[in-house]
Amino acid sequence: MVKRKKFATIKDVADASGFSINTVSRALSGRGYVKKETKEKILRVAAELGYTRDCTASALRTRKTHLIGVVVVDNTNPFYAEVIKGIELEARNYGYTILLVNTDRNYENEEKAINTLLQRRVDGLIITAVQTRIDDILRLVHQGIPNVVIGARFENIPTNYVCSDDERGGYIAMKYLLDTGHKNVLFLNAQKYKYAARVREQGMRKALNEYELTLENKVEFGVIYSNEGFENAYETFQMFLQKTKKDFKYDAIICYNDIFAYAVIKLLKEHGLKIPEELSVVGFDDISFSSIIEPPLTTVATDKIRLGREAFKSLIKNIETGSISQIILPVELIIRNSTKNRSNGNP
Amino acid sequence: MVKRKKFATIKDVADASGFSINTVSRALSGRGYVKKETKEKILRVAAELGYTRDCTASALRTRKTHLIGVVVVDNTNPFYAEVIKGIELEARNYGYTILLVNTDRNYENEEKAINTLLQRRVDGLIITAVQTRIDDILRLVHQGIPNVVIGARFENIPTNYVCSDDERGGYIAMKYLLDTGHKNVLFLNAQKYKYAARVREQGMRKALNEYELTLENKVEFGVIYSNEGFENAYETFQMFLQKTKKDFKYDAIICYNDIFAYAVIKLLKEHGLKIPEELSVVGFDDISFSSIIEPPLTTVATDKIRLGREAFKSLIKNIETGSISQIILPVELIIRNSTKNRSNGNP
DNA sequence: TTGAAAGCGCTAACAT
DNA sequence: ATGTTAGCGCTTTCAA
Repeated sequence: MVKRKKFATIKDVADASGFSINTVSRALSGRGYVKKETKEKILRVAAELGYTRDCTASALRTRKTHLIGVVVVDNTNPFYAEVIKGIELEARNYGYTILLVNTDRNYENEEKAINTLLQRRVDGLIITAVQTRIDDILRLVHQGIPNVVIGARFENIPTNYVCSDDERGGYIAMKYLLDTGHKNVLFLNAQKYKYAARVREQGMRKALNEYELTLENKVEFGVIYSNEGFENAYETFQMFLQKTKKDFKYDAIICYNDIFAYAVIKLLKEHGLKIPEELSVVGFDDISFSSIIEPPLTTVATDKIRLGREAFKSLIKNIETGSISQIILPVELIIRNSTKNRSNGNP
Repeated sequence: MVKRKKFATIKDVADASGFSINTVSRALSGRGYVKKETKEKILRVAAELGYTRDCTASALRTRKTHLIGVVVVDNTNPFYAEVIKGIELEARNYGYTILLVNTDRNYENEEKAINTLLQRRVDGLIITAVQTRIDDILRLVHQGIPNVVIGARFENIPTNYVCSDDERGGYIAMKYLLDTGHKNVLFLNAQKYKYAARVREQGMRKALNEYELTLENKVEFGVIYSNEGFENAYETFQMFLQKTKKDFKYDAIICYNDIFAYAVIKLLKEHGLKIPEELSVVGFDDISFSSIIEPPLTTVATDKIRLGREAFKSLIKNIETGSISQIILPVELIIRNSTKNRSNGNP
């Protein structure tokens, strides 16, 4: 086995170049005055020795690690994967590196994750919270540790968040279904402790209210709640189908996210129901598979990469200036083939 | 804005508890002798002060960061996402945290990533290499820096790797198609600089050779090469279809991975070709969407989470004992509905 | 069982 | 323009 060589230090560079440790430090970091030739020589010697600065040492001294913690429910979920990508991309631009920890949708893991990241003295944290409890995040805010929450809003707390305009998302999804003549809409929602779950439903009800005010038309709206993940959604919807059986009357199903929609589509196919002929399906998020699934999914899209980038920029701003930013990104309805117009002639 | 409080140090705990810095250190780290009551008191005081150990400081002293660098082509790719998950899971078990960097399939980025991670003094690196060049990895090996490569083998170099049994993967995919009566097989491969691309093709040729030795049956085998990603595969295959047009005679297409297979399926559908009635499609990897796509995809599966876990364990072993491990994980053919038996009566 | 002191590699304040 | 020195928070001899 090749023995791991010790890294050269600035002291080694100092000795080899004949300058003092301090001069070397200034030459390498670019801070402070160094004569041009001196700097050149030092850089040359450093390169010869294969010098690589030791971040652990400078972090100790400067109290800045240029590390940020990213706490995520599950990096495998395409939504979070893209968010992570956005964060990582922007972080790299700014000379930061990300520490990634999964919580597997478990609040205790989230707490532990935050603690280890704090021990590692990350300069800040970006968190997609489990949301069953939020004490850990409140603690961060309380302690003045820079952090940004993605995908949830805490209205009364002065903290950074970045999320999509979920209310509008719910609104435009429902409005579209109403405009295209749907009369019985089911919302397969996530559990209500999730911010987005509550707010998307609100948006849908808002669209319903407006609609029913305008026309004298009756529209049925049902909501059921499922835990996250394909399997859970599949099971929940399956049980719902079994229970309602012949009473099942919906002509449209909105799903909390695209994964839920895939589960719904799969089940509807298994029951021989044709999409969109008999039933429309709408998702949320527009993850990449939604355009290639059968049928291509109509869905409320957000720019997930941007969500990540904005989160990082918001964090950096908070770290550097202490300012708080609360960002809501726009959503957009992508109409594909899982929905169809059922209005008979009317616009 | 809440001002960020300075973290309490062991010195603070020492002052507050009346013991020396050293005793506190031993009490908190659990190394060395401390009287039971002393320890209890110290732990209590530490808790009161909200003490959290500073990893940057202990890393500097002990030369161990308990950080490992994970360099990945694209964390958004479902295959790598699962691998990352496996790494992170195992790392967390062992008290390590992962630094994640994407290379976006760019060798220069890979080099940069490795450099920043070395500056951060990670204890080791896990790399899914771009593979257009491998100088950076050779350098790591040369310098004796613990590292594990995922998904590629360097036969002549004493270094750790973990990969799937790609040759066997190619072999069983092809064998299955031959056994089920396919006579014209096309392999939509990735570029040949990729280890898996070369070896999977080898496995297929091996199956072909065996087959043609046994029976006197002629089988056509064509290979085309595409860059990675859905769009690239789509384009490559589209151009191939245009070029061959009416000469297109294949009754089976094996794809380098499931993403390629999705592109192929999409195109075949657009051309009105029925899968599996007219044409079988086989993928590689078995990413999670492959079971819910239409038709559900026959594919060569590996345990991606395990790939990640093994990679981490291999790394840790290398860090702790210096031993080299080269691991090849088994593959398995998952038969779904994108393929069908075309043999007329024969077994 | 506990404490004193040195030092990991770097930066920053001050001196020259 | 360069050097001296102290110290970030921790661990690790070594001594008491």
